Amino acid sequence: MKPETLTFFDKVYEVAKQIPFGRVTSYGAIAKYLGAARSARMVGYAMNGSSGKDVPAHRVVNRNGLLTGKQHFDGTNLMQQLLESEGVAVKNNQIQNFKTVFWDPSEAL
DNA sequence: TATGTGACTTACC
DNA sequence: CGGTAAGCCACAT
Repeated sequence: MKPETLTFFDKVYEVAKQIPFGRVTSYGAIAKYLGAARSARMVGYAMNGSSGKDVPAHRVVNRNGLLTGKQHFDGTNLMQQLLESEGVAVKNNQIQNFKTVFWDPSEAL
């Protein structure tokens, strides 16, 4: 693992790991914090490779608080259940009170 | 080596 | 106010 291999991709993991319990954030927020506001897709793609890591991918959703990535989890409702387990209300793939549980890395970090 | 794809977001008709 | 296009960049084929 050479330092040159560290990319935007890896930085996403570092930020995602710092998401507090019971909070969520958006792909764009992470991307923006990393200085690549237009690379939100990469954040999502990074989550795709978060399997086996300590990255709480279920705490990362799209800008609308919609669980767009739930289909990448094993079950169909696994992502939602994980969030509800942390006290985050989710209904129909949509996080309730999203604005309330939203965690902005730009403010926290 | 080249082409296609994607867990998004913003900007423009 | 809505749909479409473009941009981002790493990874898979």
